[in-house]
Amino acid sequence: MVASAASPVVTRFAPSPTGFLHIGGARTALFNYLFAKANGGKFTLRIEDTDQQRSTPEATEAILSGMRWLGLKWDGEEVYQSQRAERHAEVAHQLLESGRAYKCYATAEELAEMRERARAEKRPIRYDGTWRDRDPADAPVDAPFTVRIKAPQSGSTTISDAVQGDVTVPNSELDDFIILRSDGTPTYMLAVVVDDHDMGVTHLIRGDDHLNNAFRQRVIIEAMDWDLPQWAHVPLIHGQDGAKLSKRHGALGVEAYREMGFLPEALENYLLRLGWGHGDEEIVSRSRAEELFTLDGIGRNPARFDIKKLENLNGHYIRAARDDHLLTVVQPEVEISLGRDLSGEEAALLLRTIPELKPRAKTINELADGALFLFRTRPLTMDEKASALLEKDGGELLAKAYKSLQDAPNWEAKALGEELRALAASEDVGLGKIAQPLRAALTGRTVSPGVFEMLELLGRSESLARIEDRLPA
RNA sequence: GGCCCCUUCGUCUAGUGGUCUAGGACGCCGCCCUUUCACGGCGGAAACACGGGUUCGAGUCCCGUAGGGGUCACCA
Repeated sequence: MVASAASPVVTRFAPSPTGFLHIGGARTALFNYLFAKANGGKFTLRIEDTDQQRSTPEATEAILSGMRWLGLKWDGEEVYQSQRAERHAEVAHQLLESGRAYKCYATAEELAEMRERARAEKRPIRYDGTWRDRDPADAPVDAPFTVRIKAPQSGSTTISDAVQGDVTVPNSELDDFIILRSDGTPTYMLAVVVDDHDMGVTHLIRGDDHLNNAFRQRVIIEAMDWDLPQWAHVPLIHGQDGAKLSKRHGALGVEAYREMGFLPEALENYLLRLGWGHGDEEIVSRSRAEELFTLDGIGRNPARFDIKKLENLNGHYIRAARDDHLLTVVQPEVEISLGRDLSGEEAALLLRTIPELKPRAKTINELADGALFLFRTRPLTMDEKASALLEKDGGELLAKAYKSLQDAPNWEAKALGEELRALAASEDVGLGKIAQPLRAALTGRTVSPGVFEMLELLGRSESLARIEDRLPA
């Protein structure tokens, strides 16, 4: 029985804190968030920290801060799976009582042997069900046991998935898997089902590496006579080379993308379009996505991660961002490069320069880098191209430009532009012949915002001093 | 290997039997704008994996092949 359509939508994101919030997890979280919002439902968060060996508080914090950075606010308090072990065990015992599960006394060693044999004989590696129908009187006294669920032994099971469609698997593929370990702790399969049920989760959107788990989870759900959730298994994200996105392939934590200078809204838009589409719409804002998002917009094929497109989107969002907002993310970057804090005056200068920098940057880091010329101290170091340009033939014209700027009555971009254009005309050269050496002198580089604007931004004395530094002796 | 999923330009995708001589975006190339670089504008090259069916008609439905991916624990 699928939960009725009338019941309020509840989704969940359930990462295990064994590392950072990687790109695939972030997309899963986004989809769950969006689907909940699109349907006026709730988006919940559950930390699956039952693996004591691998789960760390640091990883949990990394995931939570990644979610916050992306602006994926979850409803209510996050649930920690490890704190619910008693409830999981309770369900296991309920299943034992109702006869839907049984005690298995096979030891880990025996099971390992069983697997070895199966492998050697090229049979499927599955539990043979030895203790399923064995007389409980045969049970060794006081021996540890695991609890196994009784899986159907014949026929087939179909789950209807909102993304994959109906998927059918022969029940011979399902064995009586363990739901409670011999130390009394629940396995993942049990914990997930119990938690999803108790949290009232109606729609389960997750990576399709969990597709096979759905069949096992269904066994438990039916044994408890609970409603089935609506499953939606989203294809995984692959690396540029088509291989599974692993740590070696750029499955970086979202904070790595922040460090690379990406804006969260750009990453979000990119992730959304990776595997989900709505016609030709490429630029999709959060609010637009909240009204548009549907499960059948999700594609069935895995997508490759393409950083070029992310960069393009990031450039778009940088251009669209408010200057004062940009300042808050750029200033720290500039300060790191400079190795010192910016004064209030300098920050104001940076803010005024941002409109010039924006169209030229694809990342915040590029933007910060482009702003550095503002705060360098004289004499500026010239990069290779800049010094080559000055040595070549820039010197003479630079001197003339210097002179004409010196006499400029009005230190303002437009007026200075006219001044320099007049000079170019009287010298019978293109404006570039004058602007390029000036650019080099002013910034130490051959690429920068407009020269006239920079003159105004830098101010008369600083501009003239920088030019003077480059005048032929 | 068993089981399951997938396959449209290099990449993300639109396309749900008939203007698909396959559309958009990123990237690439060219031109324009221009003081550089960007931004912006215009244009271009570029794809239905293959083979069989079904049908008057297949990118769209079915089967097979190939390729890719996932999964097979007292991990999650």
